[in-house]
Amino acid sequence: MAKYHHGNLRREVLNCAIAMITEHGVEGLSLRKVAKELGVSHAAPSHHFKSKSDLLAEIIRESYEMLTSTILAAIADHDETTATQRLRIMGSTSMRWAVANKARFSVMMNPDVSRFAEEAVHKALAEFVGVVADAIGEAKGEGFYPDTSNAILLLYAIGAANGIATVLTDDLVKTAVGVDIGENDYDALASLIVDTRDERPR
Amino acid sequence: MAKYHHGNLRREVLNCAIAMITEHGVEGLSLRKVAKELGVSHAAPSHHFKSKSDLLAEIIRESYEMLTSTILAAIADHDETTATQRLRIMGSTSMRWAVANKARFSVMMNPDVSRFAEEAVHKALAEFVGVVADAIGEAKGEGFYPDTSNAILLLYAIGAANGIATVLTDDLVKTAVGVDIGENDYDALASLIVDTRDERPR
DNA sequence: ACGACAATCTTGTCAATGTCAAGATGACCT
DNA sequence: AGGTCATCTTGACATTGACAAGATTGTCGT
Repeated sequence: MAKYHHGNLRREVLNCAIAMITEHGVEGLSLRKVAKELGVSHAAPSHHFKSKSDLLAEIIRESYEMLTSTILAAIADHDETTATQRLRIMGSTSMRWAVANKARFSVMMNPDVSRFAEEAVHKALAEFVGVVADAIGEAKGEGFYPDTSNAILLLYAIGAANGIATVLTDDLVKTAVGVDIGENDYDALASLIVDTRDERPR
Repeated sequence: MAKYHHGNLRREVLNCAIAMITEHGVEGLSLRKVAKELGVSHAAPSHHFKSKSDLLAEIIRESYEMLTSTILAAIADHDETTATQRLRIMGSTSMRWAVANKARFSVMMNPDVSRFAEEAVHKALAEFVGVVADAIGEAKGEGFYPDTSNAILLLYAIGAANGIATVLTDDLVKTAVGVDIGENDYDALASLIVDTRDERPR
């Protein structure tokens, strides 16, 4: 009595895969187990994602879209800020998002997946990078690190925020560093990243 | 005519695995292919590493040792520096090392591997973290970010350096950010991380 | 209403892989 | 010489991703 035409198998595969990654990591993701979990045949997912890499790439694409809209929404909630303050909000929001979406973030940070990324992923990622780059450009006009090129600042900002989030989402490193984060600490960390002389009076 | 008693199969497995990861990523690592490459039977590596995770964990352990001794050596070469300057050197050296050892670094940053890490890995990692923590403690005495706890600073410093290195070693993100790094830029990036008011006169 | 068509799902199959068990081989020591 | 142990081989098994071919269902034109 196999149930044909599941309805929205594609979405359920994505959700189930993320749940499985949350519990067992990317390595623990098995398309066949996903299919079993959803009560479909082992080959059903392959009609929505042409390969495992393809499924993971879609998770990445979707996640970058989520992240981008999340930081944009956060900025919209604080409309009175300067560009430098917007950068800070973007940083803290990104880190919070990563911790709240460990599975998605771990896939995004997995170089093995990006290796097979396709056009759609590049586009979503470029959009995210673009938003940060714009904020840096505006902050530059406010005297933000005037001696450093925008390209280096972009690398620094994205790298630092992602790296801190990585430490917070990697149990091994997190335990070694031995820090437990409270809600306020995200803002403190973001401040450390975008720290400039003008805004940290001795 | 199979050649028994290979001699130093353990080390050759490690080297071959790293070479394979360099070319095809962690996902592209196959114990059987390593064995074939080395001209031994498919089960030979299992007598030196009880599982694939075990092999990867050993690569991580070894790599943290390499990284720790590399930054200690770099500091020893600049004996005239202050603690804050030592932090800067540690940061730029770490990032350079990561770029020069992409395969090892990608394994270290892979959460799926750390999930199964054992005591020896924890120890090597703790040693690395300890070196950074010590430097931060000393810098603190020089007025380094006096308003921020050592724990947060440690998280920030390690996270930022690792994150920037991650961007530089991930082709997808690196391309999206669109930056090409020169030798001097590592120092500039390290300066951005340990940037304090006192050392960046307007 | 009806039949083609496309989308979706199933069943069957294959090669690759990690892991384990049992036996073979060779170095070293006494 | 003989035994002992680490090392390696052979053989086997379950899991997995991927593919091919067929079955089922919804849709759309007529």
